[in-house]
Amino acid sequence: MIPVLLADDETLIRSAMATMLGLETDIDVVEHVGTGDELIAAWRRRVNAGEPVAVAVIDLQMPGRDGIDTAAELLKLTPGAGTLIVTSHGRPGYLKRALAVGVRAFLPKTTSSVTLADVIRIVHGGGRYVDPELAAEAISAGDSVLTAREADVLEYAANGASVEEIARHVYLSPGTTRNYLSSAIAKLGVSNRYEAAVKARERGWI
Amino acid sequence: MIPVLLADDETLIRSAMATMLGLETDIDVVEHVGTGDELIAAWRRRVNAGEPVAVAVIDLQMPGRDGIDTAAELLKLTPGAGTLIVTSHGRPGYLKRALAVGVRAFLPKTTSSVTLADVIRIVHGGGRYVDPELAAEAISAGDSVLTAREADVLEYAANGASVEEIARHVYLSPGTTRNYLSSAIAKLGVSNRYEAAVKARERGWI
DNA sequence: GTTGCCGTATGACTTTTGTCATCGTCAGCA
DNA sequence: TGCTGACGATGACAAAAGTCATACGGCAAC
Repeated sequence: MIPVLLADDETLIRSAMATMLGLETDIDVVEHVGTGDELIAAWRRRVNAGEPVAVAVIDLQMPGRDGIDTAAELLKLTPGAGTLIVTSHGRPGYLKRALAVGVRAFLPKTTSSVTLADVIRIVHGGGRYVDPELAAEAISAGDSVLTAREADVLEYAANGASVEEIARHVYLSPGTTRNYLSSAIAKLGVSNRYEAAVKARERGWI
Repeated sequence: MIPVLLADDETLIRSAMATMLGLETDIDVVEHVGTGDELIAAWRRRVNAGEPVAVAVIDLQMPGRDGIDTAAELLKLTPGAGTLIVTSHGRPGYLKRALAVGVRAFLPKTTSSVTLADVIRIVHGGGRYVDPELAAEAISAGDSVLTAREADVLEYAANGASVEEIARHVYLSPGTTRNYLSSAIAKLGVSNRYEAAVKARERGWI
C-alpha cells in the first residue's frame, strides 16, 4: 500500500479525490487536509510517529501557503520526499518553479483519474512525471527576457499601483522604477505596463 | 434514484465527484462530460429517449460555453430543469447572473461532499439552495453603481487598452470615453482605471 | 583588463490619463 | 410641464506615465 496525503482547499474536490483514490487497491489516502500548513503538520506528525507518508498530492492554489511553497517545505523536512502538484491553471511559470524546488510530478486537473493513480505510483517508485502538454508549453514559452528587477516592478504594476507606490515597495527611486517599467514594456512589445503585466503573467514570468 | 448529469472540464475532479456521488444510495450519475455543449447534447438526448435527467451539476468555469450559459440553455429546453452550479471562484456577480437565468442552487467547491449530495436532493425536490456565505457577500456587494456605458469601457480597460482603443471598440469619442472612465474611477473610489477594473470585477459588475 | 550588461539614479521631454466645466439630446417621472 | 439623469461630445488643464540620454559602480566573460 502506498500511503498518500492529500491537500486541496476545495473540500468537494479533495474528498472526491480521496474517495476515488481509495478505490485503488494499492493506494491508501491516510489523510486529507485543506491548507499547506496542515499538510506539513500532518506529514511531520506521521514521520515522528514512525509511519511516514510516501506521496503528497498538493493543489497549487491554496489560501495562505501555496502548493509549491508547501512542497518546498516538505522537501526540506524530508529530502527526496514524493511530491506531486495538481493544478487548474497550467501556466508554464508554475511548472518551472515547481521543478526548481524538487517537485517530482506536475499535473493539470484535466488529466484523468487513472493517470493520477499511475503518476502516484511513478512518484512512489522514485520517478518523475510532467504532463506532456504543459512541458511543451513551458519549453515553447522559453526563458524570461525580463531581468529580476523588471519582473519585480511589473508584479506590483499588475494591480494598478502608481509608480510611487511601486517604488516604495521595491525600495527604488520613482525614476528608476519608471525605467524598469519602460524597458519591460519594450521587451514585451506592448504599450503600457498593464499589458506588459498581463503578458508576463501569461508566460509565467512574474 | 435521482438521475444526475455532471459537467466539469477538469477530468480529475469530474470523475472524482462522479465516483463519490455514486456512493450515495439515492443518486445516480448517469453521465459526466467536459463541456457545456456536451452537457446540453446529453440532456437533450436523454429527454428524447424518454429518460430525462433530474439534476445537472455544472461547473462555472469551462472552456467555450460557461456554466451559466449552459444552464440557461438547459432551462430553455426544459423550463424548470434542476440546475446546480459549482465553482471555485465564488464571486457575487456570478451568483447574481446564475439566479437571474433560473439556476436553482449555487455552491463553492469548498463545500463538503455531504452538502453537495444534500443540495442535489433539495434541487430534485424542487427547492433552491445558495451557499450562505456567498449569499451574504452578494447582498453586501449590492447592486452596481456603474452605468451601462461605464461598465462597457471598464471592461476593455481591464486588458490594458488605451483610451483610443477603448473608444474604437465602444464607438465613442476618446473624450467621452475618458469621461466614463473618470466617473467609474470616482464611483469606485480608486485612482486609475486598472484598479477600477479590478474592483469592479471583484464585485461582479463587469 | 577591457567590454558589456545589470542595477541604480537624475533630468528633460512627449504622450497619455484623469479631472472639470459646459453643452445638447432624449427618456422617465412627479 | 419641468426636473433629473443617462448618454454623448468638446476644450482646457494638471498629473501621471512613458521615452531617452546620460552617469557611475559592480561583476562576469572573454
